Amino acid sequence: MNHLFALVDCNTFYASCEKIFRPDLDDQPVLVLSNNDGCIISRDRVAKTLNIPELVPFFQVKARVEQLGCHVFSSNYELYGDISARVMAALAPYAAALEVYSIDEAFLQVRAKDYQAHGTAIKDMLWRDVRMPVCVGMAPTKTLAKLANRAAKKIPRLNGVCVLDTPQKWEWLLARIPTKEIWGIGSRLSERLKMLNIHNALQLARAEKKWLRKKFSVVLERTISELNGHPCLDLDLEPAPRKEIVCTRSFSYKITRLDELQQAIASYASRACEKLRMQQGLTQNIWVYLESFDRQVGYFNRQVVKALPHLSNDTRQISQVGQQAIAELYQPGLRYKKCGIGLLDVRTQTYEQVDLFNPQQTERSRALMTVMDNINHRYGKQTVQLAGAGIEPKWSMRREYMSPRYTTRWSDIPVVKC
DNA sequence: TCTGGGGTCCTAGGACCC
DNA sequence: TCTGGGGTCCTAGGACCC
Repeated sequence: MNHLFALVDCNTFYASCEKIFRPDLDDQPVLVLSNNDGCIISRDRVAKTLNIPELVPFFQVKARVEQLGCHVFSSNYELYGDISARVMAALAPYAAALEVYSIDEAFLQVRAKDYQAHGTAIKDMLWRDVRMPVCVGMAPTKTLAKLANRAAKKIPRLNGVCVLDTPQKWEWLLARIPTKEIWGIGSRLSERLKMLNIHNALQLARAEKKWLRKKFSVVLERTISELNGHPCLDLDLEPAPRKEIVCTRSFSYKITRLDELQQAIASYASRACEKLRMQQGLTQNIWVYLESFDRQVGYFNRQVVKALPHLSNDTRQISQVGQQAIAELYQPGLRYKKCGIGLLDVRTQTYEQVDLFNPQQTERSRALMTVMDNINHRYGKQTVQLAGAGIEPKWSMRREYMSPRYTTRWSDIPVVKC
C-alpha cells in the first residue's frame, strides 16, 4: 500500500476543550450549548453515559441536567478555534500532507510501515501535548477513512485506532453500517436508497454505480467507488477562499424596534467584513435576512439582495447598505427573533476588474480598514467598532455559562497556584 | 421565555449564442 | 411533408456537511 488516508477526529471536541483547563472536571459530566444557549451541541463521555440527549433545546432538560450535576458551558469559539489550531499544528509532522477539514477533524496522507502503530502514536501525542482525546481511522480512501474513524469511536477493543487496509476488513465493517452513516449520504438519499432495497454500506458498494449515477448524481457514484477502495477524492490542501460570507444570529429576546435591528445588522456586517478582509476579498452584493416569530402572526421571514455601487470591503459602506435593507424588510408591530447579513459573490482583490467609468473603493477607505483590523487584532475584538453597532447591546446573544478565553485573552490566562 | 450557525456542491431549466 | 444541433452562463432549489 503506497499510502493511506487518515481521519483524525477529536472526541466530543467542544466539551473536551472546556476540560483542558479544568482538570477538576475530569470525571464530571460536561455539556456545551449552541449560540444563545439554545441547544446542547456537545456532551463529553461522562454526560453521554447519563443519557442526556444531544441537539435538544436546553430549557427542556435544564432541570434534569442540574439535578445530575452536569457542568454546563456556553460556546466559547475563541477557545475552540485556538485549541483547534494547536491540534492541527501538532499533527503536521505526522503526515506527508494534511487537510484541515473542520474545526475538529483533519485528513492526513500517511505512509508508514506499521499503520496501526502510527495511528496510536498520533493519538497518544495529542493527548500528551494538547490534552485532546481523538480517534484515528485509516483506509485507502477518504470515505472509508471516515467509516474507520467511526468504528474506532464505537468499538472499544480498537482503542481509538482503526486501520482498514484490505477489502476483507472494510467489507466486514460495511456490512454493519447503515447507509445513512456514510459520508455524503444524508437522510433524504438514504430513504430513497431504502426503496431500492439498499440498506447498508456493503449493499451500496456492490450496487450498479453507473445506473445510480443516472438516477441520483455523480456524487453518489464517487461514494460508491470510494467504498470499494478506489479513491476519487484527494486532500484539499489549500482550501479555496470563501465565496459567501454570512453572519446571522438569534437575539437574546424578541426585538420589536427598527433601531435595534439596525444595530444588530451593523454589528454582523462588521464581523462579516473582517472575515472578508482576512481573505483579501471584495464583495458587491449584500444579502439581508430578517425572521420573526409571533404567537398571533406566526412564522415569517423576508430577505433581499442589494448591490453596492462598486466592489468594496469597507465595513461602513456595507453596514449602511445593510441598514437600509433591513429598514425595507421591517414591519412595525412584529417581534423579531433573528437577522443576518451575507456577502455574496466574494472575489479576490488581486483579480479586481477596474472599471474606467465607475467609482471604486478609495485608497483611503482601504487604509482605514487596515488600521481598524490591526488595532482589533492587537488589542482584542471590538476595540474599534462602528458606533452604530451599539455598546454592549441587550439583544446580543445569551451566554450565561461562558468559560474564560484562557488562551486568547491576557486577562483570562489561567493562574496556577502552588 | 425558550429550538444554532456557516458553509459547499450538484442539477435542472431557462436564456442566449452561433 | 415537415421544423437543427450544440454549447455556455446563470439562477434557484435541493441535499449534504460539521
